[in-house]
Amino acid sequence: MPVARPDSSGARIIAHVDLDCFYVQVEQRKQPKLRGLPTAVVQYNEWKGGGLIAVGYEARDYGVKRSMRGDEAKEVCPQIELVQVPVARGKADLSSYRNAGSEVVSILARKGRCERASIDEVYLDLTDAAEAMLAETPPESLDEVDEEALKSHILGLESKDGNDSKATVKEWLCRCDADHRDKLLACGVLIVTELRMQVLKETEFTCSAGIAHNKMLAKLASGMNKPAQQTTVPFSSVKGLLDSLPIKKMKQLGGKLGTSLQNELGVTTVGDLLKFSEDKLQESYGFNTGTWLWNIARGISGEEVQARLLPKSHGSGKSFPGPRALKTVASVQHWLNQLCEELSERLCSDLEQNKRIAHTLTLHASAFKSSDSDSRKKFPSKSCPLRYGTAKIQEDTFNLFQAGLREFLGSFGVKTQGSQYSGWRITALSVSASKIVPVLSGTCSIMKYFNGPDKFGSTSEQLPDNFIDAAPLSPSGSESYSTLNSTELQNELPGEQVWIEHSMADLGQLEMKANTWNGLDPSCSISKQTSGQWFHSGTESSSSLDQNKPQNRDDSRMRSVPIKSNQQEHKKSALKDKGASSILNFFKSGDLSCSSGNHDTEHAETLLPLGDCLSESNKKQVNIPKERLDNSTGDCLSESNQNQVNIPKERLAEAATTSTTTDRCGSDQIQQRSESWKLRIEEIDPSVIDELPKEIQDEIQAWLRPSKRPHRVKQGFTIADYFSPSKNR
DNA sequence: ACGGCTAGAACT
DNA sequence: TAGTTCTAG
Repeated sequence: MPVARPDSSGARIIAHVDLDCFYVQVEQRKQPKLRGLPTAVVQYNEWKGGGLIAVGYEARDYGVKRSMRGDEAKEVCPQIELVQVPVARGKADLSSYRNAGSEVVSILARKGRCERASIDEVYLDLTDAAEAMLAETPPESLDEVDEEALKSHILGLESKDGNDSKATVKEWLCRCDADHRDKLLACGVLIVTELRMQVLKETEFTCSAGIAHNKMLAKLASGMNKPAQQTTVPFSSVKGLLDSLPIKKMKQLGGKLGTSLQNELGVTTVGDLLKFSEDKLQESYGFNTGTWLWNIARGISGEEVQARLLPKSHGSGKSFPGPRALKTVASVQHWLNQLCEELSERLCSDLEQNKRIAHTLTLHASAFKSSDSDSRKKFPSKSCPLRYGTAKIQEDTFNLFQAGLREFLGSFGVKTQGSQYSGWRITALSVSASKIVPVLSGTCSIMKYFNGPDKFGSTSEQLPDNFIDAAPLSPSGSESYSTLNSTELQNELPGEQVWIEHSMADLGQLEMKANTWNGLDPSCSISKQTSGQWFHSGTESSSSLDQNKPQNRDDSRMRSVPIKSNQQEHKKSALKDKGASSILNFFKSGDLSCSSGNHDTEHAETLLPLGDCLSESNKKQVNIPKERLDNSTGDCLSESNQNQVNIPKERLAEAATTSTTTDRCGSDQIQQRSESWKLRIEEIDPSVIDELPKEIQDEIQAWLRPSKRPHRVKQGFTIADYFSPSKNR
């Protein structure tokens, strides 16, 4: 039975857990012979031995630092073992680290609310567990305390320097005259000890941890004693800690803001901030930041541990420094395709494993123009609704790039939206997917309205005119892509040759081979089938988001958001949202009959959002070599691919004729398209949503407002808030 | 003209 | 919303 939290106290117990030189540990687990040896993980070995991205502690003893090149590391430590980051599609592939991180998260999440802060860091809210322990088996009642727990560091306790700190620690942990906060903290220390031991046992990874009354302090503490140690910050030590803490050590103050505090206000330690009134800080840095600064100076941070085990976005990027900058559209397209492949694969996994769908696709690039050298303009980021399917993501991304390039060149007054000869250079590309929302438990019902072929459907072969035209490779392609016909490069069968022809200069042949498959995209058609499979089974078993309760919590929060007043607005945004487009279709068809509780499989089959790939492979009768399937499926294809979902032929035909998707990335719609949209908009009666069953309404809202969440309001202002979660949630 | 890659959040 | 900027590891 959950222990009620005494109102008087309200103290929270928060832990920050940080894997020690994580990538190195992952590699050492892979290759146990590396254990104990000075080791570093390096990427891109060609240039000066590659860049270090993680350095083991043995190597640190030799003075090896992150952000040395491999060669430098060898100089300082000749015997260092340099392990290369896995490479896939010509770029670093961090998936093994991500997966290893997930292993750890799943263990840490057992004892309380868990927030995955990064690939190797986690926050835990252990308040309830600590309260429970204090009520049932308080430390003071223990005869023996685990050895490991006795190695903990208690900030402010190290008075008897060095001398059998274990005895001191035990005494502190078991003090019966401690105040409630310290007793809770002691429980937290024991719990975290257990968790860390469990992590070690199950994953072979060591980690360090900080235990305190809020996130900020826990984070500070976790870094104080590494590796494989833990530190706690009793209330009584907070002031001493902050008073002398260099301002730049504080999270969020390591950058420009911290520098500004030093330079403008003469602040060198966090304690120095106490000299300034809240008004003054607000005046200098704005209302929110000012208050935040005022609070952290006092160790106040009401920030809650968010229940989130999964990342909020996925991205894949690569830089092309200096001489390797990309100069041709073709080479850009090649790399974008690689990045999109990786992204798509990860999206597939996420969909399968976590039942989540991303809604927004964003392209970032860095560029310069050689002509007016260094008058460096920003290459604009572009985003659009995300459609599943590797080929679609590739197309959309490429179109985003072209829109960005045109804008970029325009900013220089370049008229000829030229391809390779306007002197631009691309120095970095990245593609990311965001607004990832769970497919809700009841979503099987809404999925019925996704006539797959409509929404995701319409392969690019069928409806190429839907796209901003590329016209990229033709040197004469001046004057915008808006109207010209569409040669979708990678979908033209000989497209590859075209591509090769233009990119020989830039790329090695090996790299090009990879592109051959793009048009066919076998991996995704497979994963689609599995995904479809999931939806299918979801229909029957009406959901168990096993993965994690946290997600469910979020869901319920999201679903409970009152939406009435904004409904009109939602409709509009719906029109821009790919998810919504199929909903519209549903409305259009007026097929309300199966709105709820209709669990027949036939319906389920028709709605795979991934129908496109199915249809694609269906239609083209692609024969995929077995090996290809095997290696491409890996993580996407899990339990059951034998029960493939077969879309009836009629559906496919329907798909081909249904007007397509979404308002794409802004610009240059083909006339016809926008007309067809207008039509649809007018056809929709906004009140229709109101007539749907409640559950469906909720689901629709979740689709329409994927990112909406009650957001960070203000933090605590009073000392009372020191320990308590912010009142605003 | 180098650190590369990834992620989250605030703000406009 | 879309896009930018900052931050961190």
